[in-house]
Amino acid sequence: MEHKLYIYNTLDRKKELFTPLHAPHVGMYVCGPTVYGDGHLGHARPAITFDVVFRYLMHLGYKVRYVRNITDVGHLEHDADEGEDKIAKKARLEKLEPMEVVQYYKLRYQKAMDKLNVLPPSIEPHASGHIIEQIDFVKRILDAGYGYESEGSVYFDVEKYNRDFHYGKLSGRNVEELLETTRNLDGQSEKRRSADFALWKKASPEHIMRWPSPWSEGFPGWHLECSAMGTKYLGEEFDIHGGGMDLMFPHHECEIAQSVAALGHESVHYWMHNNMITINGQKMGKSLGNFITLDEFFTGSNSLLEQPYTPMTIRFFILQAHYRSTVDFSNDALQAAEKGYQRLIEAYARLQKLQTGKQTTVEVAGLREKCETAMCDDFNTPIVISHLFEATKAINTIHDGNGTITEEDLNELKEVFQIFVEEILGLETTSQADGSEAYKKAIDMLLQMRLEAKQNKDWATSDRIRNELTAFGFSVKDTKDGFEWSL
RNA sequence: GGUUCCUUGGAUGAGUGGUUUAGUCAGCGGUCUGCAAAACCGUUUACGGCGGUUCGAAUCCGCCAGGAACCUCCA
Repeated sequence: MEHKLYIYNTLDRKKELFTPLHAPHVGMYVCGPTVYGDGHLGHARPAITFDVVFRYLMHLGYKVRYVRNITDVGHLEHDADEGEDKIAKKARLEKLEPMEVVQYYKLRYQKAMDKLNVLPPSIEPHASGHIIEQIDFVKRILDAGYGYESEGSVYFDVEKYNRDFHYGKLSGRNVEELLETTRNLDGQSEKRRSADFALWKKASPEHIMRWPSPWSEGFPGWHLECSAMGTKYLGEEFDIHGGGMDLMFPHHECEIAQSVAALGHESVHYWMHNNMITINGQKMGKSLGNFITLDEFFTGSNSLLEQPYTPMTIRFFILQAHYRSTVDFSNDALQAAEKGYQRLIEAYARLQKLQTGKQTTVEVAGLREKCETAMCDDFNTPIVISHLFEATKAINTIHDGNGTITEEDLNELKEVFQIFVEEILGLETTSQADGSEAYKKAIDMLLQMRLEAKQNKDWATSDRIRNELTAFGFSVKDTKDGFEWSL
């Protein structure tokens, strides 16, 4: 690879040179949603972040297998001991088969992702479709001596594991203290210590989702699915594992422990975590109930929203911040993103129609390299966008007739925009307003008539055409010797 | 209480041991234009507080203040 990619690895909190295990193949696993409710803005963050990672790795020439799971079982409502499975609870409340709930929300999630122009992953496995692999994983952990059975359930022995390895290495947690403080709390529990976590849970009589296993009829623990499915599709060792920062502990910490216990070594080389989206300075999430669903953004149907926002505005808004920074939601910020995105997209359209000249009088050299460098620096999309805006200025200058560009430079500029705006950032450049050719020609004809009226200084006719088109929702802009329009 | 991290101009949001600026939005002034819109040019010169290291720090270190995430499910 020509460009050296650096990725911030949560394991050592540093940017590291990315070296794939089996180039040109790259394996990437990202924690997907639990499908028991509609996706909200917070869910768009990892989806878009890792979509760009996926796209950029492919741009660099890697053959990427991208696995993003669907959690449809084993995610408990309260804690690992008691609570009710989230999917089962929703099913009970809505009087549905659990898999009906899963199907419904999964399709809605996928539809929202499609609108956000998030590419489908290579594999989107369901936890419920991998019970056998999960049972097998539990067996391996038991065989290695890091689990114990208790009343039909199986738990991971954190204390024992921590004697041989380091539980807490990812999140920096001090397990000795954690174990100390919790030692005498549980006399009643099936677990030896509260720090232990469930690998397999025996189903209570009313529990609907259950599978046979050597220990009991029951269901797998939440952390297990990612270990089992990651191993199945990406191998015992793979390159990248991503997810939200809120999953770092305990979820990812437990995944590491499970892999080391079962396989004898760690699986993941680069841990990547996207930061949270906040609202009024606090995390937007299910628990606080302060979330706005993606559909609400698209339709504007939420009292916190002053207007609807298009999927591309949301995508641009998220990409304008670095993935490891928090982003605070506000109408002002989204409106600013909307305008900025429009500006970029208009420049993209103008770029396609630019005339060439004998020399290049604007600064366009080095744009490709600058964008590559920014992406290679831990996927710095805000910097890429700022470079694209500099090029936007150049495009507008030429468009206004205050500069020229050679054919060679123009072709380069077009290619760089195509690659970075469309392929890598995944921003759509054609508006949905694009209709049939006949429709476009009709609008062009009207505006041609307006142009003639203008030339005859017939301002009344000219303004009437513009005003009526504006009333239908069109935007008409005069240029040096013609016009532009959009819906 | 523990762990991890953050604090930048009117808003948002990058970046960095030193010369020239992030970028976007908003504002102001100007150019262009029949008008409007768009565009372009100029402009407001910021890095929580206090110390330290250094020839030099907003950037490194320490302390303080404020905030966040995680420690229970959460992207």
